[in-house]
Amino acid sequence: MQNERIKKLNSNNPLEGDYILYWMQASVRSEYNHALEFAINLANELKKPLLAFFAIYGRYPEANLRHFHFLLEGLDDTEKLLEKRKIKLVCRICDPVNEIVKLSQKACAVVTDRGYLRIQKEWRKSAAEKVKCAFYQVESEAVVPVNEASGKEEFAARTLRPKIHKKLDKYLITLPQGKVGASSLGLKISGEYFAPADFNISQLNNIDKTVFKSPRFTGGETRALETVKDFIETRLHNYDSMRNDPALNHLSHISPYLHFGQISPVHIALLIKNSDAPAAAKEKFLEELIVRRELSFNFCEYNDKYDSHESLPEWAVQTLEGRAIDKRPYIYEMDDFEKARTHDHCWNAAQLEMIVTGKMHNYMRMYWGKKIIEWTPNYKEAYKTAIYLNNKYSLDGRDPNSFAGVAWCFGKHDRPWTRRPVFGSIRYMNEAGLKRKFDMESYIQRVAKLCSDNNYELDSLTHLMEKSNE
DNA sequence: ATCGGCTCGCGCAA
DNA sequence: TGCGCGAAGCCGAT
Repeated sequence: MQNERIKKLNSNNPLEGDYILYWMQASVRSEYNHALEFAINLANELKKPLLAFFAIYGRYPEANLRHFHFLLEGLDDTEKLLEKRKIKLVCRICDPVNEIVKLSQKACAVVTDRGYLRIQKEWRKSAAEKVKCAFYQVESEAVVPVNEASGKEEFAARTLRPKIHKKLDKYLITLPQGKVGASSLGLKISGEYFAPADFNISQLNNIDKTVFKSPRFTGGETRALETVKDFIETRLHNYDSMRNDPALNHLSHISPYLHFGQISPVHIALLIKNSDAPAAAKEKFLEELIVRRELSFNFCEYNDKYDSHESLPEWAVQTLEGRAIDKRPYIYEMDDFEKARTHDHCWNAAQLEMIVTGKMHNYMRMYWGKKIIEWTPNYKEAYKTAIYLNNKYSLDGRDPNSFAGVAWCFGKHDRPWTRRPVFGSIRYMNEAGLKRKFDMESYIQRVAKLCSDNNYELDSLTHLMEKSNE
């Protein structure tokens, strides 16, 4: 494994103890998990068992019933797969840092994976300071380690792209599975820990339960790999020409699994590379999977304001501020947006697709965000609305990709275009463009069917149905 | 149907 | 210092 993935976050040495502790947080999987493999090697060197632990934190920002269902399905899957490798995975509802400190008292060393969001960085920093033994972070969510790709916030994809491409030979390689020496399955740990299968989601008292479990996506690394294989067999070959069409839904559908760390981007990229799809299709997908995704990691890593309008570049701020007094063609409140009650059937369909399935079509995400800017009194409020709704309903919300995606709608990583009201020189999109390029009636019908199949009813849905029956 | 211009700033070439 | 060019677009001219 490449040394650049590994970072020791404190200066302590490995101590005498009962086990190596793998604090699983960002990478909930048994395969292609660099942090897990590093931990296995360390455990074998010290001739100790490896204990894996996941903290179920009910107060995780904006996490709701939908997210916890997906997370727990993944944990259940991974626990069974780790068991085959003689590794015990236990969970507990708790504050992660306190619990890691407690579990580390009997550990030789702690190993964890890496995340780029504020809370993930704070947790690791705080835990590393408090534990007495060695604390390692291993970067397993990026193909090219983020600080290796670039040491600063990048301006756009074109500035990061060559830096990533130069390093792919080194980092886009297979990760062999280490053989576990000492089993941890019989390990007795004092305290109340449980296997994911024994967990009932109703034990999470204080979470938002108004967002129902996604009927479309089931979590877990097994499902993730099946999804990738299905994509390669049935949709990859013409991904480049069909991916943008909302009516076709010709997407990989892998982003929820990537967000929850249930599959590795390295694993996916290798499967894509080794497939026999046309080069153009592979290139488009790998560009999104690696360059665009890791641009969003770069964004969160180097811009602490990644979830706020304050992350925007100067030119975008100037142009948006300059249009503050422009009259908006429509004005909607949060509730109108949330319940998909706008005048625009395409927009409403996109919002409903996200509510009902937990994922919005990639192309519609851009249109959706652009229109929130256009129909909100000011861009700062629009920014909040877009982040709030996406984080609440999308399974791939609260992810660097989501934050970068919203920021893009406001000009981040993009370039200026013809000036116009409200938007200034931020790129504009309109309904005429959608209808010119795609069969939007077919998209609306697809979403209406999704809603009725899942017994999801709303005033705006009735309008959608009427519209699509015209 | 296709094409150029719009508009800004990064980064490479010179 | 100059210049090419960039995630997904729009619009008007041809």
